[in-house]
Amino acid sequence: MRRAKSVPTEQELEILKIVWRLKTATVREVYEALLERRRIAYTTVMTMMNVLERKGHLRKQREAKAFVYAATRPQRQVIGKMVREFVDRVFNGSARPLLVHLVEDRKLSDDDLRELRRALEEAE
Amino acid sequence: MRRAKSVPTEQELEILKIVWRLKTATVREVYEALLERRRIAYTTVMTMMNVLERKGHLRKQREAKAFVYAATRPQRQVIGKMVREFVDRVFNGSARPLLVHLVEDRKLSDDDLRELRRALEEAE
DNA sequence: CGTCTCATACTAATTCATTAGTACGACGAT
DNA sequence: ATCGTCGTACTAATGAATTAGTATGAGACG
Repeated sequence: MRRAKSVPTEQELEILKIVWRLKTATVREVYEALLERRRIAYTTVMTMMNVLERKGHLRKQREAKAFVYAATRPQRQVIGKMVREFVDRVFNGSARPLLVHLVEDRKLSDDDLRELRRALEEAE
Repeated sequence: MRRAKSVPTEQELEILKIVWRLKTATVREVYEALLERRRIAYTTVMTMMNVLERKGHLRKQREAKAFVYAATRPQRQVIGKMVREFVDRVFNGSARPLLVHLVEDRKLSDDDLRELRRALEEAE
């Protein structure tokens, strides 16, 4: 079989990011936000948000006319789990080779490097 | 629609890792390696390897009785692309928050931190 | 030669991800 | 009171990922 992903899929994450940013949001609000990036149907967004609710990522509450959705888990917890899953899947659980990739592939700006050094000193 | 993933899927990656490790491999060899981890049918492995060939990740060459497969792209190139895709999708292209996650969530051993400092000094 | 083994090609079934359409109820404006 | 708007629920279509079964052919070997 194929078990449903424990981490949000690409489209699910896109919606989650919007809800995290807005704190709470209706389907319409998410729909409007998504429209700025690409063409999508209102009902598609609603379907996705219902899926997210079924998966436990969102909860909804009737308010006035429409349901208002909110994230059930904080952003850093969900993203953290995604990072862990990625490290497990791609690097067999070892974060070091991921770091090597990040540092060597010039994906880090000077700012990033400074921030990293700061975090490193703090970690000691 | 749903375009085929540009980066290998979970099961595809598992097979790719085995081929990278063995340099070249037949379906049977990959099958045997996978069996050590989980139950899977020989034909399933063959299907996956044919998919990987169609997607350009593997190429096969008749040799004696069976086809011998080899990876078309080096491991670090493929993994690098996966890292980039992940950073784009989850962190909007910015590697820094990923680093913060890695450093703060204690996913890094002391060894990792030493290695990281070394790489940082080198990057200057 | 007939049978067994192993390999490939083709086909199929299932499930999930993604996108959207249809039916219908509530409500405000005309 | 009817019509248009907005919202939900339900249904559906498509395609990709995953898993495996069936048909079939080539070689090995008694």
